[in-house]
Amino acid sequence: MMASIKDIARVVGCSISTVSRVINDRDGVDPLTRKRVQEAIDRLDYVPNLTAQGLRAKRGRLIGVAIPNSTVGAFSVVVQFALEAAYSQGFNVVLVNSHDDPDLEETLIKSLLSREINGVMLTRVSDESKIVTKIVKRNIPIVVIDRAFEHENVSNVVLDNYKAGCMAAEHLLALGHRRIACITGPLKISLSRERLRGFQNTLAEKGVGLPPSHLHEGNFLYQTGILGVQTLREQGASYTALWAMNDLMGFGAMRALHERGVRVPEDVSVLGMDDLEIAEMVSPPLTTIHYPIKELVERAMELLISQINSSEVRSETIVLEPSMTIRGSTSLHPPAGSSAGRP
Amino acid sequence: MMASIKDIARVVGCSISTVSRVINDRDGVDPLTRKRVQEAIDRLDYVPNLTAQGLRAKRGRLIGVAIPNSTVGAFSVVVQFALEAAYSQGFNVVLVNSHDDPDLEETLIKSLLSREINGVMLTRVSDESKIVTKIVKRNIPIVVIDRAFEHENVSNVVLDNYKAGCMAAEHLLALGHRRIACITGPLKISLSRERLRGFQNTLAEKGVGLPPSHLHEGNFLYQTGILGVQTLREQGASYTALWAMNDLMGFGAMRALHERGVRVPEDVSVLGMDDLEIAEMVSPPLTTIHYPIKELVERAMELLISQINSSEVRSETIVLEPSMTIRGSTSLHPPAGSSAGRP
DNA sequence: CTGTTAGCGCTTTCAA
DNA sequence: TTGAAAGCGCTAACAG
Repeated sequence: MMASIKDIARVVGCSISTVSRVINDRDGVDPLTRKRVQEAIDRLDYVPNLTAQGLRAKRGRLIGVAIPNSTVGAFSVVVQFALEAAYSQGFNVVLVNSHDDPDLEETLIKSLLSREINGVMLTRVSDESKIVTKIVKRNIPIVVIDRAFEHENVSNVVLDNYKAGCMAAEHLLALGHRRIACITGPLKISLSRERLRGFQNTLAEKGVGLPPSHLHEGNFLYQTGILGVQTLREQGASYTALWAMNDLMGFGAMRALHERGVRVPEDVSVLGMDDLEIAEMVSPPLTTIHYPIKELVERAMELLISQINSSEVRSETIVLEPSMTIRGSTSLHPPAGSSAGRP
Repeated sequence: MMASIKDIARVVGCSISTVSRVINDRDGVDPLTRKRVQEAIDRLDYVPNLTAQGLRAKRGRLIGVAIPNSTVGAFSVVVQFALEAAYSQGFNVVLVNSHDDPDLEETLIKSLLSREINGVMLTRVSDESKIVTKIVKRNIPIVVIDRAFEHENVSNVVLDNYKAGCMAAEHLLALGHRRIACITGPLKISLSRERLRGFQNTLAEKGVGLPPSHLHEGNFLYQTGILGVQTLREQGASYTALWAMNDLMGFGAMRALHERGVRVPEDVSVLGMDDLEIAEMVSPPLTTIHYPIKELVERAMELLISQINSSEVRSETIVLEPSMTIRGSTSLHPPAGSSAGRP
């Protein structure tokens, strides 16, 4: 069986309060006593029971993290960074996976609440999420990442998606492209609309249009990248550059183009977004807009833990900037040895 | 504040024991009383505090999961499957990330032990891991996946790696290849040695050799795939087919070959292993040996939870079979319109 | 500087 | 069928 605070007290011949003081590094303990307690702790291999601490002192040092889907795409790394950031501050992470299903999300987060959770990091909550209110009512700090969530007691760490759209357009324009297409994310999600707005506005500034025939609404999955290229073709689009609003769709687009005999980037430049680890492993390596997920998660955890430590829930919003990662899937147009690519 | 069992008791006008009985679905409660308690529970939005339950009854319904690295490669999906399997049985998951560092692993798993963890799923523990003993001593069931761990109180769910090696060889031989190279995983890991053994033996049966010049020891990362192709070349290897012991190295190899102007699969067939989601997203899509991670994790969780429920720790070993997933990166040799590829 | 005491929210005998 | 009481391991006043 596992040694408890009592065992230490008994062995040392002191009270459990003294042991507790040593464990929690509080002063007001005779150095000698402290030393003897320490020794006993080491000898008996004692580890304080966080469950009991949590129950008593409301600080179980546990953070709940909810992610939509950890398999593929940008969010697979959230877990890793969250674990690290939390652990470095002495917190463990309980993870739930909501599959973008609001009902499941609710059930799962409830299961978190039944523990002495000190804080919650939410990814992509559905806008109408009722559960947030319940968490707030318990006075537990919440940080939402990736999607802004307006609430007086909820903090946000998000990307400047409008700017991402602008950067995508700037990159393509700078390379000389004028006939440009785009595979978007679901347009019911504000982040897709923001990206599109930035993209369109920047193109428009240079007098470049983005007609409906050059747009395809995808769902951020690989398959819609493939489908997108097909659809664009059926819509009669003619373009020398394509922006897919995430890397997965970018991969799909590259694949579809490849199969049609269209060369990337010689005939069509493909630009992605996210900068997944595998973006540099495909051929050609994907030029993409870097989504600073690591920083996003780290900032979110910082925010969360600072609120936990000061035991005051705030509403703070941090906006992070995207950046360009230029690789091999985009190039100048017309190309050096010009040969009018026309998918 | 959050409603407790006391609040329910007060509202209903009964004792907390009665409420407890209702919560835990025990009989010996008057139907009427039960109904009134239920109503109060619903009305006050009461959720039993698992922390307290765990403290008192030693069943916090929490499972600790340790993975080496959740970012990239086959193990990024472990998390997802583990969450699902655990949740379906009413358990939450606390996750730690050991980065293949035995010391960190130990610290992290200790942090798990300080909670009322009911079971532990370990991935790739270092063979000399001291921590396992400590967990066992606390009578907590352990399941190790991916790497066998011999211990009378530890269960294992592993892949038949020898067979994977055989299958790789069979596939390549069946396609007509005779000059074959291999980029292995670290050979200090038994799983790499097993795969290699199966591969070599099967080749040998057909009189095909695998000389040192046709071998490169990688570390399962993308970069060693690239490096592997370079090294093989420096070693003067001439081959028409290459097995990389995981997909990541396979991607690297394809990339390096591509940059050398060697066509895959026309000149060289490349075979991977793992069957990552992205294996079908690269060009050409990677033929690979499917590593049934989902099943692996599900079986592991089953084993774990059944041991938890029966509160007896056992040592059981489950061996899973690999299978082939044939895509576009391997083809017949000599090819239809033969043209002697020689990287 | 140290010990005593009263719980945190819950389950579990043991009586009634 | 129900309740009282003890206690899981720990912290936090409050005394000494």
